[in-house]
Order: sequence, then structure tokens, then C-alpha cells
Amino acid sequence: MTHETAGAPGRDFIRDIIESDMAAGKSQVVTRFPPEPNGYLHIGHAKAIQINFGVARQYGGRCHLRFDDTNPTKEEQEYIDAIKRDVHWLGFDWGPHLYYASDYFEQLYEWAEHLIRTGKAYVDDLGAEEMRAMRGNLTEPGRDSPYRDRSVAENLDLFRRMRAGEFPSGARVLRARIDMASGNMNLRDPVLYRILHAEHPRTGSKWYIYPTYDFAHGQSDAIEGVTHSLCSLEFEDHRPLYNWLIEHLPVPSRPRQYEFARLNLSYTVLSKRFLTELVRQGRVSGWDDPRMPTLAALRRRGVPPAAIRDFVNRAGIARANSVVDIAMFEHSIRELLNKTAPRRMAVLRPLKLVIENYPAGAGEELEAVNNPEDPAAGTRRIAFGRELYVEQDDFMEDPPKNFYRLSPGREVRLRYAYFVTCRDVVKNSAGEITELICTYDPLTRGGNASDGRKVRATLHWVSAAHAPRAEIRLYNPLFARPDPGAGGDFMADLNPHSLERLTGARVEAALATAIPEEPIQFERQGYFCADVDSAPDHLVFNRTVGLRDSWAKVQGAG
RNA sequence: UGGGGCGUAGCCAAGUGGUAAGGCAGCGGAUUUUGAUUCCGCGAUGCGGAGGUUCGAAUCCUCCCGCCCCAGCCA
Repeated sequence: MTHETAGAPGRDFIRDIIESDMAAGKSQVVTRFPPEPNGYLHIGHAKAIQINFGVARQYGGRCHLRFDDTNPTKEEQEYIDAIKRDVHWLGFDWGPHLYYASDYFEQLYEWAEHLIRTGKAYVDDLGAEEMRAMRGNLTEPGRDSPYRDRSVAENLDLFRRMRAGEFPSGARVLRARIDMASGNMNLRDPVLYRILHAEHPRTGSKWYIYPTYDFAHGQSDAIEGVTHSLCSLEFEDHRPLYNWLIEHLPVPSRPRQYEFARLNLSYTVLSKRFLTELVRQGRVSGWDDPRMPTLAALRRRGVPPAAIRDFVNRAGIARANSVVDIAMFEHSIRELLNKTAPRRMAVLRPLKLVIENYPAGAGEELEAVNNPEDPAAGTRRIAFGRELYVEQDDFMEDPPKNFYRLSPGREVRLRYAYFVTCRDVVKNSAGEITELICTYDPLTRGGNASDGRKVRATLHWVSAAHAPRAEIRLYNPLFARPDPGAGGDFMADLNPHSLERLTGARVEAALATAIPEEPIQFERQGYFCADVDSAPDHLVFNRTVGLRDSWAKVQGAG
């Protein structure tokens, strides 16, 4: 609960605008999240989703989920389904307000004719190349198309025939008649409709012409009664066109567009084009590869939606381009999981430890706390015996001063079990340590010495006779540099060590029934969850995020 | 060189004329049966720069510098 209140959205310029609008008499707030179904949602979209749904909820309004499906050559039903699933998973509900820009194609068409009749739009026969050449550039004005002054009757006739499918794809377009000399390129007679003989996921083969984003978006907002159309900064110079269309059309409402900076994350790429490329080239296993920044991937990796919401709230909303440190995201994940994830023990890189004074063939069960941060989580019994596994990293034959885990002659605590002292080290012919011979103190059962003596370290462990094997997938940043692509080619910046598979791990018996997506803390290691690939005879766990590790820091510095 | 934006600590980000919030990261220290968590402490005489207005400027004015977006029949 506290994590939700801690991550509550603060003040921001959008909320300021809405509040002053309401103070000025605007009766309700209607927003919309308008994804194009041409890819999976990622954490950047989480920000847009949260702003739109969050603001609507906060001010008693509503938020629509509207698919911006105006380009049938790129959109697919698979994406529509995935987007709906992900928005719900993130924790938002559009209720009955699920819409598609394609629902408005007929109305949009009528409005296009309206523009033609009022002399505000014309059919242009220029090819794409010619049109670009005549559009001018950033410093030079464009030139009027030779078709710019066609009669209303001819425009109407041509546009109707475009709709009827009389012309091939790309043959003609409908353009707004605004100003070819505008400093704003979007006002140089922007294309409103293009001919596309393509099957649409929802309208099938009904249409041969499709509206562009500019012609569909604002009008869709107006049809739905959207009051605040919130989008990202790159649409800023589309706003004059957005307003122009609203002004020149008999739309039922007057929505207003406001822009905010999109979310960027260090060591991450958040662009559908790049993500699509990673999937298409097989650089990742799919849209839900746990290394991806997609919501589907974060879910599979074990990141709770509440952690994403908390992170987005922390990052804030502003109009300045920025790149948020991935560490801030990890902090949100850890903070939530620390309070909620049950603890278990798992040995990632096992080293056998034999307790020579523990009776052979004997065994016992010890009580372990499920979550020290949450007494209500209770306790569990874990098997203990003569042969155990501990982490290879927890032993050093010749340790430096600041290493206080196990080493020859040193006593440490086995969590929730006993104090053990290392008596001998067994090596193979290659000189590698294969086994640790220890003794235990029966009077330290549970982890405390009756004489009050202390040990510096506490190790996690599993009973060799009871611990199933497991595959552990450790994830590191997908990119090796904080600003992938800054060098020109983001593919060249891929981190070759983004996935590390450990196949010989041994885990606490209770982990055999772990359920995908449910967070677990492997004590002293990090937060993990069972992967969807996991099966009873082949357990697989994903590392969501590691615990903070000041020892690693000390080592790195040394 | 056209149009539109943005510049507050390493990274986000409040602040809207009254003397620089908060978070992340980092660095100390305390506690600790997770080298985790938790707790305590530390950072901008300064708000891209230079002038100006004012009793007073991150906030107002002028000029300059830097960065981002726009030349798809993508969104």
C-alpha cells in the first residue's frame, strides 16, 4: 500500500492545465490512449497510458482506448490483442470505451468531401517524388501543385472514384489546401487521404482509400468528445494542423492537444522501429524476451505492474527531453519486491559442502521465515542434511581482508540452520575446488550460538538430497552503452552478455511449484520468477533484478 | 540559414519576483541471521551564458550559446 502512495503522481503541467480548465467551467475530462497496432507496448507507452488513464481517473472523467488503425499495411490483429492485454495488466480499464479510428472511416470520408466542397481540399495527381520535390525544404518554401486549383466538381468526382477503387495505390491523394510557403512543413498542403489497396484488419476490403494520421486523429478525438488530447513532443508542430481541421470541419466538439516529453531509459531503446528490428532479426527471442523493454517482456521477467507505475510517477512529466537512469526503474522494482516477495534459497553456482560431524543418513527440518518484511507471510520448513550446496562465490581459499564469508578455518552461519567451520578443501586433478569439508556446532541450531559468539557472514544453502536442479537466466542490459545508437548503429551496441544461462543451479524444494510471474527473492541474490518455459522436469527461473550488492562494488573498486 | 520546442546537481524533477523541494545514483556512519532492507548524515553562494529592470531575479526584458523535433502518400 505504501508503495502505491509513495509513487502517487505529483503535480505537473498537464494537471495544472486540467485544473484551470475545470476551474473555468469545463465540466469533464475525457482523454484517450491511441496506440497504432503495429507493435507491442513498451515502458514508454506505460507513461502515456498512465498519464491518460491516471488524469481521467483523478478528475472523475474517462479514458478511451482507441486504436489508431489508419494504415492497414502495418497493422495486425495480433498487436491489437497484445495491446489490450498489456493495458489491462498495467492496471487500467477503458470500460466500454474501446474504439477504433476505422470505426469513423465513413464520417471521416464525409468530412473530407466537406473540405472539398468548401475549397479546402483538392485531389493531387502528383507522384510521391514530385510532391516531395515541390514541398520545398526547411529554408525554402514549397511550390503549388498544378492540380491545386481544380474545380470542386472535379475534386469531388476524382475523390469519389478514389474511394471506388478506380485508381491504383499511390496514384492520387487528397490534400488540404493550406499554405505551401508555411514555415511549418505540416501546413504545406498535407496529405489527408491516400489510395491503398490493402486488406484492413477490421474493415477488410471495404476501403481503397485511408485517412492519414493527421486527418484521423483530431477528428476521432472530436467524435469521442475527448477534451484533452495528450501526445508526445514530436506532434507539437502538428497542432496547428490539428486545430485547422477542427476549425474547418463541422465536428461535434473541440478537443485541445497538449504535448509532453516521452520517456527514455538509459541502456535501452524505446522505439518501435528498433524493437521490431530486434525481433525480426532474431536478436531476441521475441517481443516478450525478458531483455526487451516491452510490457509483455517485463511481465515475463517478473516485474510487477505496480513497480512500473511507481517508476513512471517518479520520473515525472515535463516538456524537456530526458533520459531516465535505468537504476531508478530498478529501485522501484526492488522497493516493491522487498516488501512483497517471499524468500527462498537457491544456489546458482553450487559448491558441495559436507558436514563431517553430522550423522550420515540423518536429516531434519528447520524453520525459515518467508519474508522478514512481512510477518503475515509466515514461516516454512526446509530440509537440512549432511551434504549441502553453497555458492561458489561464498568461499575463498585465500581471502583478502575484507572478505568475511567462508574460508579455511573460518566459522560462518548457514541461514536458519547452524554455524559451520571449514576444515578442509577437496580439489580435483585440475586443482579446482570440488568440495568443502566442514564441521557444525549442534548448539547453534536455528542460527544463534548459545554462548553468544558472533559470525560475520550468513550464507544461503540447499540440501543436496532435496534440492531440484534448475536453469537460471540472468539478464543484463540489452545494450552495452547507456545511449545505444549514439554511435550510429544501435545493433553494434548490443551487449553480448545480456543473457547468462546457468544450467546447474540447485534450488530449495518448495521452488519446484513456483508459478510464472510470481516474484520470489532468492536470498542474497535477487528477485526471480519462474519462466513460462519452466516445467516440472526442467525448472527455469528469470532474474527480475539483482539485490544491491555492495560487496561487488568493493571488489570492483579493489 | 525557415518553423516549433527545451536548457535547475551525475540522472529525473519541483519552483511562476522574496532569497534553490523531493527522488535515483554516489559517499560516510548505525543497525542487521540476506555484504539486502531500514535508519542517520553529506551535494547547486547556484538555476546554459552575458547584460538589464527591481529593495530583491531560476522566475521579468535583451542578446548570445547549446540540444531536440519537422522536408512519409508512417504514427
